[in-house]
Amino acid sequence: MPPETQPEQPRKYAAPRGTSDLLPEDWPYWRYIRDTGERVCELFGYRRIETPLFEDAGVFLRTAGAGTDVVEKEAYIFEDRGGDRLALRPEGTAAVMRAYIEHGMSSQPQPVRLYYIAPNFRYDRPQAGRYRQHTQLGVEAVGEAEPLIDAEVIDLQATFYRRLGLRGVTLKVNTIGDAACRPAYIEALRAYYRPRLDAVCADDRMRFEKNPLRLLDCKEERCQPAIAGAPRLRDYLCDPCRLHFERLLAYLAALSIVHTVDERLVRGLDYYTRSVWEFHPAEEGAQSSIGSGGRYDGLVELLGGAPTPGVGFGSGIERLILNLKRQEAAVPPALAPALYIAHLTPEAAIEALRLAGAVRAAGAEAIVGPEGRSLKAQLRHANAHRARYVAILGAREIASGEVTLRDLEDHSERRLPLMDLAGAVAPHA
RNA sequence: GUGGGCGUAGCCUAGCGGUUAAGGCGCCAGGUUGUGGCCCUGGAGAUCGAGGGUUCAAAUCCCUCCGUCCACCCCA
Repeated sequence: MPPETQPEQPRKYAAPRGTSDLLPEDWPYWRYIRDTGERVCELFGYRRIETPLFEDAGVFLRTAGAGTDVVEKEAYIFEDRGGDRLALRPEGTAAVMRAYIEHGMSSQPQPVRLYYIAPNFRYDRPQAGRYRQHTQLGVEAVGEAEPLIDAEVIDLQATFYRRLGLRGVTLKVNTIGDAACRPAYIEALRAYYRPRLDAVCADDRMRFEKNPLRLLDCKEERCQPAIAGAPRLRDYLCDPCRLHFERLLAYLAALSIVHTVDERLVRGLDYYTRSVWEFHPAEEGAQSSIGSGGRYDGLVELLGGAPTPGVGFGSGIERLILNLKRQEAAVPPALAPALYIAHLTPEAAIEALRLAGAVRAAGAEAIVGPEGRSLKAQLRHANAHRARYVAILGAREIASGEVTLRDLEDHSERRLPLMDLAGAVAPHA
């Protein structure tokens, strides 16, 4: 006998914390950004790739490295029913490199130019511009080590923002060295901070252990003196890194890409090497970066592939929308239907469905009024839908095989044969 | 993970201890018999985020939780 179940009160569900529904009102922004992004990427010869929303957790755990919040504290990791340990994608690059290796892309002409628009998941505390699910446009150029490609990727990103019409976007660039020179610098930085740990903030003491490069980025007033006297990475760069950066800056200058060198700029993910950069919007908030990138020459190797250089960026779509709205940027508006078909009798309703099909086949949007509403209600409805035309089907029209076509813009009205309707409202090619 | 602000119908807001929670937008209907956008009238729609407590009495005070926003942190 089944246990007596209590009548459950229906619970109201909401989207999970830090996630949101993309509603029709916001779609024009999304479509604009996606279309623009896709076009710019294709103009630069980049090809679309999409990887699964989840991966073997190792793809991210092995690559991002210890001490990075994105993976260590923020990854959604779970076991599936088969016992596999999986992770919702917290960032795009490692997943794309996994695909690069898996599909033998190293045998394609190098560099392999790839882009994607895909959601990422991070268990953060949400605030404006920071969500547990956010979408990034990502670009990766894999298999080329020279700085010309770094400049190309930055150029692509700058072009993307320019085409979106974002004003006041600024670019900061830096180099963080590589495996040859960065360890010595980290050591020097730690040696410098070790006797000063009592004078700096608690966060810095944590950074000292986990992510020493971030010490340079601390905003605490009391930590500024320490930062000012700290050893500089540029004094520790190996010759290849120094040269790479100098050449990158020269290319950027040649392209007239306005930028500033910010020696405090570092990356949260450990696999970055040499070039790093960030784009910031005109109006800075707490979540200021709208897109950031860098070189990751060691990443493919970390995933078991042959040593392969790479460079790329990710840009947050939600933050771009935030800034487009702040700037009240014009985006292409949502399409309004060309035709609304009002019907007044059961026979007319059937004819309305047929007519709608014919109109759509001719390439114009058509929506059919709901059943049982007055003509006045349907006209109001059509107006609310911002339809251009209303076709009226009542007993009179059915009897004569005609339709009344009303133009909601100039208020004119005429009768025409049913079969002429599609041609009258469809865009003329 | 830390600190702070805020949570009243789909949306915006009033009410801030005392009878049936008010208004605007939106939605639906009507303003005669087949005609929109403005206007007028009516209607539906709220366990006042959830749970607990204080009080004769709570949307109004207190606590906890949840959500949201802001700052830190981190990052797109």
